[in-house]
Amino acid sequence: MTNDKSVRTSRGIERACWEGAKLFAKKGYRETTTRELAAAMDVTNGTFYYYFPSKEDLLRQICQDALDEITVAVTKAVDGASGTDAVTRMIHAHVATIVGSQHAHTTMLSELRSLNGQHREAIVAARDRYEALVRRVLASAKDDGSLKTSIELEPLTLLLLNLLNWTIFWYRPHLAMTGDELADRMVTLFLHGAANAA
Amino acid sequence: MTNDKSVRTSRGIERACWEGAKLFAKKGYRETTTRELAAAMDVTNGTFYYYFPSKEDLLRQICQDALDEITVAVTKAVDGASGTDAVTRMIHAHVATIVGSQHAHTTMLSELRSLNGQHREAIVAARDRYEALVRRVLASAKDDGSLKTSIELEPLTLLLLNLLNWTIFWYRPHLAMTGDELADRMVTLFLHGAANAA
DNA sequence: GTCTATAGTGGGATAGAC
DNA sequence: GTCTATCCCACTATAGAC
Repeated sequence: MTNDKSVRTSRGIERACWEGAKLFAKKGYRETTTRELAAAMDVTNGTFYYYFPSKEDLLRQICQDALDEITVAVTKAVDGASGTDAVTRMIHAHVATIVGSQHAHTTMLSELRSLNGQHREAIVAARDRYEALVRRVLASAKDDGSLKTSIELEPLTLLLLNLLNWTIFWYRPHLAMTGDELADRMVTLFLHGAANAA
Repeated sequence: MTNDKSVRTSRGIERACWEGAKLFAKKGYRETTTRELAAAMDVTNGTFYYYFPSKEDLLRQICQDALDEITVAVTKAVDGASGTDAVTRMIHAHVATIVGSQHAHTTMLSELRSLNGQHREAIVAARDRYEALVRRVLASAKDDGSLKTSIELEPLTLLLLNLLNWTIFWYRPHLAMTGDELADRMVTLFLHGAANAA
């Protein structure tokens, strides 16, 4: 099973997605040529089209994989937890995922607009489903009195996503702060704020 | 003075920057053609090059104007204030600026990578100076005991910028939340957190 | 200062050999 | 399954008339 055609093909596509995400995250979708994508896979331009019907299809696949990954990770992390514990686990899982597959998540979050038509609608729908999951965790924590009521659910959800997502633009693994250490700071800030209790 | 050449030219350039930012923010720099830029100014392609040496130069100017604007606004807002009061004023001024000139700030924050060489270095340096201003305000508030010490200055600065900047990707004026109302929620969250004091 | 026309180039996608 | 060669279009930028 490990060396039949489908497995080799699947590995080739995985590699293409990884290298493609790296290039798209660094230079942008539109600035990356199919010749560069092919070179990153050690093949030539023409061969790229043996694996993908179009450049846009590679982008679609990267976005889809990234959303599947974070949805699974966060769903698993909050399973069985509630209140601020669930929020804490969600933040850690979200950060671990986006810094662990940073290129793919950067691509998904910032190159999505280069998708057209059905491709775009499908990815936007998947992203909306993920955000609905985040909202449900926060709603549940508000309902059981863990979170204050003075910030409404909708802006609270958006502000948490602000706090989490902009990270992709500056986080670098060599920053001497691990994803977990960063997530700890986010949890402190999101739950308790930065002001000294006075 | 109101109808000599330089003033008319300057107005033309201002309009070009505004329309260009709108298009760049919506579709991306690379996806926007000089014909579209020209059409938005009600001229044809060739005329665009009477006003700008290149498409990239328009992008440079938009980014520069956006950074100048927010630097001036925040500097003015925090003048004479200190502690959490300065932080509060800074958040309000930053949000008011990015939602007030949203297209330009979206362009500056997300299309900067399309600039090359010197252009890019100059904008990155200006952005770094702005972030240093944010950092100084937070450092000062930490020094006088207004902010807790358990989140170090550097991650605290980055997390505040996360909270502020991702807003450009979802804020729309018709959301029935003004920039000021949004900034109020950010101040509450940043200073006191979302957890119920228990 | 604005136009039309076009030069020049880069890059997505395909054809067909091997 | 990978290559080379190339088609073809879109787009930046320029030339030159008005």
